[in-house]
Amino acid sequence: MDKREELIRIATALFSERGFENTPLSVVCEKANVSKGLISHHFKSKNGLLREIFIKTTELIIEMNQLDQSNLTAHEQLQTLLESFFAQLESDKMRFQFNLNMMVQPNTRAILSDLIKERSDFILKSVRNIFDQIDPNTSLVKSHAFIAELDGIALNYLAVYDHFPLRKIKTHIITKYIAQ
Amino acid sequence: MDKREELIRIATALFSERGFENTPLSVVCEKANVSKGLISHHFKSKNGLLREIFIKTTELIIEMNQLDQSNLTAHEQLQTLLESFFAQLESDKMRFQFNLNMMVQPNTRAILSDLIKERSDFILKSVRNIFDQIDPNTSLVKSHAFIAELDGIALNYLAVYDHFPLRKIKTHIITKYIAQ
Amino acid sequence: MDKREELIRIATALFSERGFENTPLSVVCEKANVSKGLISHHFKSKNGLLREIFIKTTELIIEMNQLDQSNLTAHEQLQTLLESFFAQLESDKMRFQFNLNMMVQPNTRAILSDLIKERSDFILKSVRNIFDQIDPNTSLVKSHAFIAELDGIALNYLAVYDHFPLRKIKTHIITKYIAQ
Amino acid sequence: MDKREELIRIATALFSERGFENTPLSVVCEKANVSKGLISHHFKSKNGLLREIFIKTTELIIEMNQLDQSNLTAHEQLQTLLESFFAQLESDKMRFQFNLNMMVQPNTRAILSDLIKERSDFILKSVRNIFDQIDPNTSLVKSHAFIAELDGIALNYLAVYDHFPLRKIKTHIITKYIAQ
DNA sequence: GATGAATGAGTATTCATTCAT
DNA sequence: AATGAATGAATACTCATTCAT
Repeated sequence: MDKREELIRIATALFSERGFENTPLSVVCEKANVSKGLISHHFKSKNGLLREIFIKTTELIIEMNQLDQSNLTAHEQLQTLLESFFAQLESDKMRFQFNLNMMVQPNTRAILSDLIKERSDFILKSVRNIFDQIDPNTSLVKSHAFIAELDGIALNYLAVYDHFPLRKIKTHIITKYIAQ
Repeated sequence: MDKREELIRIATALFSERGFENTPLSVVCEKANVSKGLISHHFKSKNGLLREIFIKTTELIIEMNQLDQSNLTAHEQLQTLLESFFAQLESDKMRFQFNLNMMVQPNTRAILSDLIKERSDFILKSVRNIFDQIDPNTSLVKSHAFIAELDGIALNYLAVYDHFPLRKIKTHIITKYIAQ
Repeated sequence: MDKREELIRIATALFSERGFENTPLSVVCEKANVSKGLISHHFKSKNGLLREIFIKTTELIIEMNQLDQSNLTAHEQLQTLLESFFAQLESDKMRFQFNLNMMVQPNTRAILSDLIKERSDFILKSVRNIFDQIDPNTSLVKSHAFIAELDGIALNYLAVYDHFPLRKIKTHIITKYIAQ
Repeated sequence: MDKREELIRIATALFSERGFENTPLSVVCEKANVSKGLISHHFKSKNGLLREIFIKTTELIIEMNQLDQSNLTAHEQLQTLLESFFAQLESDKMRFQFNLNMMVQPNTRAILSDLIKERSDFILKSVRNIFDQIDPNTSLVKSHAFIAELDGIALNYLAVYDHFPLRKIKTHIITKYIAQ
């Protein structure tokens, strides 16, 4: 059993549920059944642990986007992307919650600022690759609007409305972008 | 000089910039030039101060939405709403930052849960009033999509991209909804 | 009962006996019957407490040197100074121990560097005032030699030899300087 | 490359510069490019390492004092001793700093108490051997005064005055003892 | 001889809150 | 209404030491 991986796994869950600042390392250690010193040993500090988690999540995101889709049309790629987004949003709420927390909270945003920039640049580039195939002149704005729309959906689903109609929104959005 | 109002003003700014948990009351007091005891006296606790601020902000939002627009068409109302949203987003970043923080952070969301529900229900109702005039059958989903889109824009503008093309997005969005 | 003064009194004793780094604030607070938070409140930090103590000690030293001795000859002034030094060395070992600790230990020396400079400059100036009356050409070296000699005696008495013959040394030194 | 010797060398330097308590073994290991376990293996504990260093230094001191000087007069021996002291004080500040630290700091003094006694007794005996040749009746006091004077000079040179006039003090002291 | 993961006690510091004045 | 001394629980972090390999 790798305690380092275990710590990352448990800390991710706790930081998502409770927020970074509201999660003492003592709780992380308790849940992971390790001593406090081990976090120092592996991650240097609480901030170090946070950065490690964020990096791992970015790697996951990049990995998922590296499927070869060169045989699909732009609209098919958009559809694939949307299906994947909504599927994950439902199945891995925790990670979306984590990402929202970290980017919105001033403190964590500062700790992660370079990593956030890296990741969001990658995402923009990926989405823009698709919109470029439709119309290079409008791709920047459309990419930003697209990303913002999905982020807003995640935000409202996870943090605002108890009865957010996610499935209907999914249909609505997909229809909109396919028919485009 | 009303120290109570002064405290609310300063605390709002600080909670926005630094986050709630990362803003000790000592800093609030220092900036407001008052003693620690005074916060207890006026707001009972730090949570009490936070709720007070959130309530004030909700009142502001409600006030702004109570302009009589019965003489406008639905699409004109949408346009007015969007213009107002983008104008405020640029001129009062702080308050948007504050709202995002409070809703995303698990801890503050818990403290404010009833107030968040109240406010977001009000917003949904207001927007839905407009979309009902276009098509009652789709108004719920469209309202949610509309709100999510704006929230996502605020999120990306304030917390993700340094060079978010806000003005172009504004044009893009308004065009989209007006032409609808 | 002034808890602030009490804290300074007790911390001085403990830092002398155990050294600064080897004296946890928990022990200071326990002995003083106050909470840990009170040290933060009054002195900001452990370093702040240390500086406060050092400053108070410097004030004591300066006070003692401000007796008017203009009616005494230089050699009489030296004798007075030596008598006073040996008397205090015996009666207030603690404070000498404290001063030695703080100046020799790299860590505390760094924390107090400005204050140490201030104090040692004052002492040099005071001693040199006397030696100037004997011979201005040699006063700098003689003052330094004089101060070093006394510091060395304190060091050997307090930190090296269990059976240091302090009284005989006193007679020896006084004879030497008077006969000069 | 003998890692044991390397560790002693590096630890001596670090304990001198930073003080014993303020030098974590982690720093020693890092500088020496060895693992933490190795210190335990070689020296059992941090205190063990300290004692080892102190013992080595004492051996150095004893060695230097065992030159045969039976053909010199007492005053010549004193002069030799003083020349050697001042030369070393300038060339090996670090070791003097180390010795001062260890003897003044209550914690290290306790750890080394037997070794300190041994060494200082040896030094007293050595110096007294010389003063005995001048006058056995006063040799004890004069030896103590002599040692204290040199310690005081080291203390003031290393830990008090930035611009301590070491060379002039040297001339002053040597003149004093030779002319005696 | 040598490594490095793991421990756990220890420590300074932070901070919301209370309360006498 | 307003102050500020005082509390005490909470928290991140340090660090010597142990031990399996």
